[in-house]
Amino acid sequence: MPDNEKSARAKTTDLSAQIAKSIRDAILSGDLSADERLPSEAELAEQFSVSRPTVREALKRLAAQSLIRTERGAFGGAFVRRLSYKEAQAQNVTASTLLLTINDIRFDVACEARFAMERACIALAAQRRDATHLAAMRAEIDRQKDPTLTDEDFCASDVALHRALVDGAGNPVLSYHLAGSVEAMQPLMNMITFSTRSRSRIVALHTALTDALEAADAMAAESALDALQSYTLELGRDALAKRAAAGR
Amino acid sequence: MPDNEKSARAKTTDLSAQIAKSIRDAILSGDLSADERLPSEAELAEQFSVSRPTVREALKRLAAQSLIRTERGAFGGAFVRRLSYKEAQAQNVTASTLLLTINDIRFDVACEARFAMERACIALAAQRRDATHLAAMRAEIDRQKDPTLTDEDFCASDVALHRALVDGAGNPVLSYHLAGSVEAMQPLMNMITFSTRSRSRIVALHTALTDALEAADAMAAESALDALQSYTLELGRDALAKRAAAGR
DNA sequence: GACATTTAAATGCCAGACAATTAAGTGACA
DNA sequence: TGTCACTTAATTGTCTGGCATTTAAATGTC
Repeated sequence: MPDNEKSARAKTTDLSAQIAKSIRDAILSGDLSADERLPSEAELAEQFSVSRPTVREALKRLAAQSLIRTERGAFGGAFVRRLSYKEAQAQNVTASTLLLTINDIRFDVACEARFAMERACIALAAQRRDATHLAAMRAEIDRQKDPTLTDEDFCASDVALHRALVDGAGNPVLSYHLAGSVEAMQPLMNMITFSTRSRSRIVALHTALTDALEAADAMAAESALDALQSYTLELGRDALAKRAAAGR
Repeated sequence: MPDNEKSARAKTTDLSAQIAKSIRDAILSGDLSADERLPSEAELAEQFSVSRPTVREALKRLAAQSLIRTERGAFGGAFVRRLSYKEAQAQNVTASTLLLTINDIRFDVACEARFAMERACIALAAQRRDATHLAAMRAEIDRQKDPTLTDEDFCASDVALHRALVDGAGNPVLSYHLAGSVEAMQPLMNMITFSTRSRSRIVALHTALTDALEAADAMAAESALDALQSYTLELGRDALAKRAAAGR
């Protein structure tokens, strides 16, 4: 009697997966709202006619998706989690990174996607960026001038600059989506070794970009971004060629 | 002795979370590669000095993130999962939708983000779209002309058209990122009731957009998109006003 | 009234067992 | 020799029952 509408060929999914889905749907549909407490594990076990370990597996699944949080002690339990932008961005970043690394995406494809999306917010950033964003960008540029910086740190600073740019658009949804795109590039960028010459070239382009934003000159900012894209692609090609020459 | 480097105030995370993290890191770092089999639950339990239920909770966490899949039977077990674009997109969509609904984002903010990102791939789509994409877009336009379509179906068709546009850019990474942005708008769009007049207006704009892409005219496509954005915003404002007038 | 103590309700974790599933091995029979 | 049924072993899925730990509230004590 428990399996009513799965007559077709439901592949007999795990009970814990079914229960997780059931609760997830309740959250998504709004039947359970943020910070609301779920029944205790024992109660859920009874409701779904399964054992407590099975319920626990289901709850862990939901916890892994940041849909719930659990607290111990009396009056503890599982609570529907209010997903913050920050956490959502972090998750987006890991998911995007995973996709890019596990499917070994070509550098130029990822690069094209990233710059295309960044171009999407340049006009808005030119209008709306405030002193904080500009200062953050300039601070990163200063860091990038430090010749003792490792390539990895240089890369990280590059990412930070671009994230400041994205935030300058003043649209949190846009920031959320772009964070994944920008950060996920970092592992790929880390293939590149930055010479002194290429670093100063990048710093110059970053400066031009920041100046353009400060001047609210969207056109200039866009061409700086274009130049940055072609140069990044060039560096990527070189790195790839060097790798190939070195015998994989 | 088990808590060495968590001296600070590690909030004593769950064992299952720690184990999940440990395995996740191994996957992310490439120590475990796609389709590789993890040790059995019993072996993992021994390795980590925990019980099997605890290991299982950890594995369910990973399964919830699509990092592993499990098979039953002899020579079954947990396998590192090769994340496909399709699945990744689906996850991205649910995550984005959740973020937008749970934090009740303002319509105009989400709308701005979506159109900004879509504008990012218009130039590429104008260059690279092939007959398939154009046909898909025209098919959706035809559907949208059907007056018996419910508002929800009209909305779904709108989303389908835009996804075809995005795919026309021929960059899977871009498609991945934009899928979340475009689809997550659907619940918000469903607030809107489409009059006959607004439907025909939208169809006209969609047609102009598709024509421009077919003619590889990026400029024209961009202005069609701009017009679509302002009209969508207008409809959103109306819907919101009507709601407010109806007493919430 | 403030502080210490107890208590109850949860989650966290474990041990051991049995059921279900699946691929590989084994053997009988044509 | 080849094929089909059967057995076997490994592994995940699930259950039962229990103990440890944590936490807030209730209770008691000074």
